[in-house]
Amino acid sequence: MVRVRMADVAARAGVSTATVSMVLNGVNSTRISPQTQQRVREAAEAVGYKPNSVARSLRTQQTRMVGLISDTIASTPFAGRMLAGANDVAREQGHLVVLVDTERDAEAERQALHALNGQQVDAVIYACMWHRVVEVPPGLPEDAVLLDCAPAGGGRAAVVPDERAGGRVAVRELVAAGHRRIAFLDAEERFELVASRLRYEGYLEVLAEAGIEPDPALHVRAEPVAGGGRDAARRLLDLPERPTAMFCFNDRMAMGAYAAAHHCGLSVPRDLSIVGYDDQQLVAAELDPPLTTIALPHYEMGRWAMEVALGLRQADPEVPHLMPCPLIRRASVSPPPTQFGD
Amino acid sequence: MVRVRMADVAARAGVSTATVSMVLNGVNSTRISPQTQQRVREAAEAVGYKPNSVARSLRTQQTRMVGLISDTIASTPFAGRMLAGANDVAREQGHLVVLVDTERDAEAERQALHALNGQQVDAVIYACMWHRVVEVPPGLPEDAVLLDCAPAGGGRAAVVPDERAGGRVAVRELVAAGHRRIAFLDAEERFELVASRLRYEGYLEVLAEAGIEPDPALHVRAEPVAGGGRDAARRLLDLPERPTAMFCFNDRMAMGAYAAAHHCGLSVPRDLSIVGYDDQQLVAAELDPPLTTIALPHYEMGRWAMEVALGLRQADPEVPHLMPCPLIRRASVSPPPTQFGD
DNA sequence: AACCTCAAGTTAATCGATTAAACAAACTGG
DNA sequence: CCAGTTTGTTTAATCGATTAACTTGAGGTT
Repeated sequence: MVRVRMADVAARAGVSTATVSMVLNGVNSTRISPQTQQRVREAAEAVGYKPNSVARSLRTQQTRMVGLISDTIASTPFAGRMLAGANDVAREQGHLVVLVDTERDAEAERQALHALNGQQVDAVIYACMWHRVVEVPPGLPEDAVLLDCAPAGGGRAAVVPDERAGGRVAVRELVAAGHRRIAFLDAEERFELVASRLRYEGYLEVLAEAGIEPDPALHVRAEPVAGGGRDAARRLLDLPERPTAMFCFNDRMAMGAYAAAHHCGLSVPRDLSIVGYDDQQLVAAELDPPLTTIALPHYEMGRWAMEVALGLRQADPEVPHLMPCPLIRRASVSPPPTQFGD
Repeated sequence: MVRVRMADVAARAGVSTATVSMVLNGVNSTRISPQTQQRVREAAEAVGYKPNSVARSLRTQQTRMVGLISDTIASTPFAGRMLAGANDVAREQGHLVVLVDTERDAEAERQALHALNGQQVDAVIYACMWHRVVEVPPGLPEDAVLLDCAPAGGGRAAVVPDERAGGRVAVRELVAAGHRRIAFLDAEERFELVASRLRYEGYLEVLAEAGIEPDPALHVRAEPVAGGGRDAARRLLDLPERPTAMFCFNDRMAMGAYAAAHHCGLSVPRDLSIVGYDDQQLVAAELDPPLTTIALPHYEMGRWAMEVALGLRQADPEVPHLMPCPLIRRASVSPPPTQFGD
């Protein structure tokens, strides 16, 4: 199948390629008579002309491609939502996404940047799959947009989830249900999760605004997986004055908390209310009862980043844009059990 | 930052661009004197020359880009592994992946094909996120590779998981542990899952080879999610002569089976052995006890597809390549409880 | 008649490489 | 000493578009 070129269209319509180009791109269209325009369009249709973007790109210095460098597309189910958001905006704008997965390898990053630079992509997005503070790799274009990470030195457009607000929303949901002894099942510090500190801050803020004295015994840490959540929750439930609600760092820990509650013969949410974080479909929605949780706005962040990258939206390079994390209300929160003496 | 062109290197080295091109590409290198080669390389280094792939592509008719059309990158955690596999091979070969997500929309598919064709990608991969039989979209290049789907009419290179063998491996694991009453918790037919029939066939094959008469009462269907698995498992456990083992269509159903077992006061695997399918990290590894399951070879299929796309490997266009599904042995299988009369 | 304006195109340069063909200088062999 | 080969490099065409600058002829003005 031999490709048809603009010259073929021109020949068939009996005009020059310049005319074809103008007509097909709608440039200077007042200067071309309607009849000729018609003729050109028919010819293009007839020969099945498809413009060659490579040639166009060489001339216009625009490729309509955006490079998306990510550290790991593989190991998290979140990746997809971010890609989907970015991808949707790109498509709406007639752009294509070139994806490179570097697996956090500096050398791979350098190569990727090279390749993307060589391909003359119009913009670059640098995405992390966990909310992190990153050392911006050398060679990353000035106007690159950071997605789900903040630049260590500042000075770049970036978007991250508003974890602190998310923490507040989660704990407010529990306070509003009447809880006063609310535990926070946190991730261990060694994981260096930015989200951990921020969600904890949100937790403290709401306790303060509700006039609840934070009890240090209710802030426990564990590995942020189901097993860790189970152990941490068990410790909490062994407390003399045990919590009536738990805010968990993530849904997997919440899953563990469910198991611990079962083990202690407690029912969720009647005896224990639980709120998670992340809204992982496979966990949150499938638990019994379905888990009330805070969603990470991956799709929206992906959109935002692409919109900034394509110049559809302005960004303040000094401070990362905070994307709200919505509460997903399901069935794991209810008022605390009534006790004598209350 | 103004781009340096080959002409700049040529000027600095005091040679023509032809020489620079030959040296830098190692073409005809015997014909260029070592001194000149050295000079050119130094000049390129000094001015920080980076080749412009767009210009090169225009000339060579090769873009070193591969288009990857997928129906949904968003809604499944598997997507990432497939992309990662494809991406790794692409990188090893110095190629870039252009990703387009069409969300199964025919119009979007048409557009994507247009765009990729316009960008002159060297190859195209058409990926599904569930094992499916697909109607190949019109305009898909003859030599496109299908990933995790088989073409309705045949005649295309394709790779899919070997579900039947996977089913066999799963059930053999149970037979080997000594089970004879083995249930299959299947997905309902309305979901039209290719995998459903194939895994069932594998199940039947192993029963036959073990001389076990299949009991229709042990083949139950439900929605392939945790809730469906729970209900189906409960029905099975209410049977007068209940199964000692369950092979579940997927890990989510297995998760429900765990819940049902708990509910009936049975312990996994002491009273009931369970094998899942999919090896979804968030489910299988985090259950208590961890779930023995069959993994889908997404990474390997991604690699395979890209290798075929880049001509590194030959494929038979008549029959899809079957990728083996490995058994992931964890802790949900043990010998059946001993019964009187055995 | 001389001059200007306008409409409707066309010509040719350009984007930044690759590569076949041409060329100049040095060398080789009879 | 001259034809022929080898060596090392350059010239120029090419890939397929875009676009500034130019052309051509018709119509209008004075």
